Parts: sequence; C-alpha cells; structure tokens
Amino acid sequence: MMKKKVVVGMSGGVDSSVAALLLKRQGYDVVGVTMQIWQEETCETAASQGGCCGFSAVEDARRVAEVLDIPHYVMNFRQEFRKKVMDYFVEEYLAGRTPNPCIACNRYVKWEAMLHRSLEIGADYIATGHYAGIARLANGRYAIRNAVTAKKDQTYALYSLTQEQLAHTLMPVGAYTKEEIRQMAAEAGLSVAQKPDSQEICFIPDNDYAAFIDRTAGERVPGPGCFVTKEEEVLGRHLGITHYTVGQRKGLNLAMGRPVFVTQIRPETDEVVIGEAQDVFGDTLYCDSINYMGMADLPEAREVTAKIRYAHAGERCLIEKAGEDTIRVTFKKPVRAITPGQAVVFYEDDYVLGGGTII
RNA sequence: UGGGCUAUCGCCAAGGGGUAAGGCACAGGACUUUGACUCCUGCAUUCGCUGGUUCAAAUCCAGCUAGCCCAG
Repeated sequence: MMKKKVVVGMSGGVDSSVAALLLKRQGYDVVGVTMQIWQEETCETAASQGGCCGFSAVEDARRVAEVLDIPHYVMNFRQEFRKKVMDYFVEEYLAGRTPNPCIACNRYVKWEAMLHRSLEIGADYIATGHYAGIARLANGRYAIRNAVTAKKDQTYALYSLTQEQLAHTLMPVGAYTKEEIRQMAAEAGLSVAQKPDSQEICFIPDNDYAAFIDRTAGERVPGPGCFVTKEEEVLGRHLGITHYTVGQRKGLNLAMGRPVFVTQIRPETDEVVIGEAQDVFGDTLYCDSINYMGMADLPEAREVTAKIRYAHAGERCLIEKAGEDTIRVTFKKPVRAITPGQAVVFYEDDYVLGGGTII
C-alpha cells in the first residue's frame, strides 16, 4: 500500500518543523514546502524579523528539511498573497474597517493556493504547525477544535476553512504542548528549537500600518478629518481614518480629562466618532460571508459561544439568520469593541461551528 | 478709559506662608495577528513677569504684562 503523501507548510519556525518531524515518524511520505509570499524585505529586516514567512524562513526550513531528510521546495505565492492579503488589508482600512490579514492568508493562500498546488503534485494532505485538532463530528462534518494545551487560541483564524479543505488537512502538533514541541525539536537536533514565536503582521515588520498603507495606496488614502461625538460635536482633528480602529484609546491626542475611545469610523465623511468607555460596548452585531464548519446551516436560532477578535475570551450569544448570507448575533452580556472587518467565530464546546465577517 | 475677576506641566486642575496632589494627553516597557483594550514606569528644582516682607513665598504686599467679564 502506498504511503500517504503530505505537504507540510514549513515557515521555518519550531511548530511547523516539528509537524514535519511527527508526520515522518508516523509513516507519511513528507514533503516540506515554504511559501514565498511577500519578500520586499531588505537584508536587515530579514535578519531581524523571524516572521512566519520572512527570508530567513526559507533558509531555516531548508536546514530542517535536510536534517529530517525530506525534500524541500519553495512555492511562489507572491501574486496570490499580494492580491488576497496585502491588497485586501489596504482596501479594508481605506473603507474604514479593520481587517485580519492572517485569516485571509489562511483562506486564500495556505488553503487555496498551497493546497491546490500540493494536490497537483500528488499530495493527499497538507499539514501545518497549528496547535489545533480536526475532528469528524457526529453529524459527519469536519470541525477545527482548539487544542487543550494551546495557550493561544489558533482556531479563530481558521474558521473559514471549507469541508473539502479540512478533509485534506493535518495538524499534528495539536496533540502536544509548546514545551513538548520545543523539546522534540531540540532532541531531533533542529536548529530552530529555540526560535521565538512570530508576532505582528509578517508583511509589516515595523508594525507601522499607516505608513504601509500610505506607501501602497498613496493618493487614495483619506487625509485628516474630524473627531466628533455622537452628538456631532467636533473635538479635534485626526490623522486620517486609516490610523484608527474601534475601541482604540491611545494615539488620539485628545485630552478630555478622562479616557475616551473610538466608537465608530465613518469613511464617507472622514470622521472618527469618539465616546466614553461604556459607549464601546454593544450586544448585537451582524456578520456576512458566512462559512459553515461544524454546523451545515443555521435553520433556526441557536445559542453558542462567539469570539469577536483573536484574543477574545468568548461570550454566550444567540445566533440566527438575518438574510441569505447574514447572521445576527445577540450577546447575553455586552461585548467590547465590535469592529467591522474582524471575524466573529462561533463555538460549541471547543469546536468551531462557523463564522463570518462583522459588518 | 474706569470697575471686577483670573494667571500652577501640552490640556484640565489641587494647593491660601513651610519647601509643587490628581486626571487627561504624551513617552518607554509588558502583553499582543488590531499602532486595540489592559497593566507597569516616567513626566513642573518650579507656580505670568519684576521687586518687596519673612528663617522660609506658588501661597502675603506693590508695580507691570496678558486674558475674561461688566460699564462706556
């Protein structure tokens, strides 16, 4: 019987390196692939940033592949990445929303472009270094589950995977703790064992979003406008809506005597609405671009737990269809900073039921 | 031009003779897939100016300057 072939997306980090190691031990025919995606970087930034897809990533991944004695390829997805992730990121900010590029990267680059090309070269699966599990539920559907050992939730950014994609996906490190993974890497003699976790958005290593947007969109970037209250009182001038997100306090330069927060961004008038701490809480949101994962559809209202941003603990809520591709979410307790552009992800226990984009 | 009031950190603001509170803003750090939230740290040798009284003044006195409010 032929060994199953799996393409491991190797970022050059510990997790995906050990993923390759584990799969090889489990008897798979393992191929390492590093995605080449943005790479406008100079030598200095490449050296200092250990991002999920930097230049050093290719070198590190290649070294690991050598130690594991598996083939290693580089797949060029720059075009897809530019269009589906970077352009999307900029367009969302220009429209007054706050995007989540990692979700877009997962959806369109890793699980679309990379999966397709992997299947083309005869792979049965792709694998990643996410600390998550994929389970087949009683209803026959695949769903991502947060690994019990994961300190950080890695399921939120994966809610948009389709059943087809999940059927061809393996996440072998989800069964272990981070410490165990580093331990295994060290024992296997992988040089990346102590490499720090990546952070920040990989294509903006200096974390200066606004400058990146300025560079990319130039003339199209909306300029300074007014900070206003919901009563339309003008409080001051802002630097341009691309500098702000809902719930933001710092950087407003408004000395009101008490902390004030962004409650809304109005691209049509170039206004940023400012309110009190309590004004940034809300109990209802609508989302669209729904992906159904653990549930096949939402025929009737249902109580679930929802997260409205990456680091959100989650809150109980009622979800119900509000349109063909729209869901209304009503929280039991108000949640802070419902932000258009961010994803809302529904959970039952640890399983991802689905999610959508907040509108 | 008369009369009154006020002048303390970028903004607001305590302090009324004993050696400059606090809040906001800002900066740095922690945390972090949001320059988000949150947390920690820092932030006026100096109180509009000039003199005077006093052992000691942001605090009392005088003059000046600026702003505000009434009269004109």
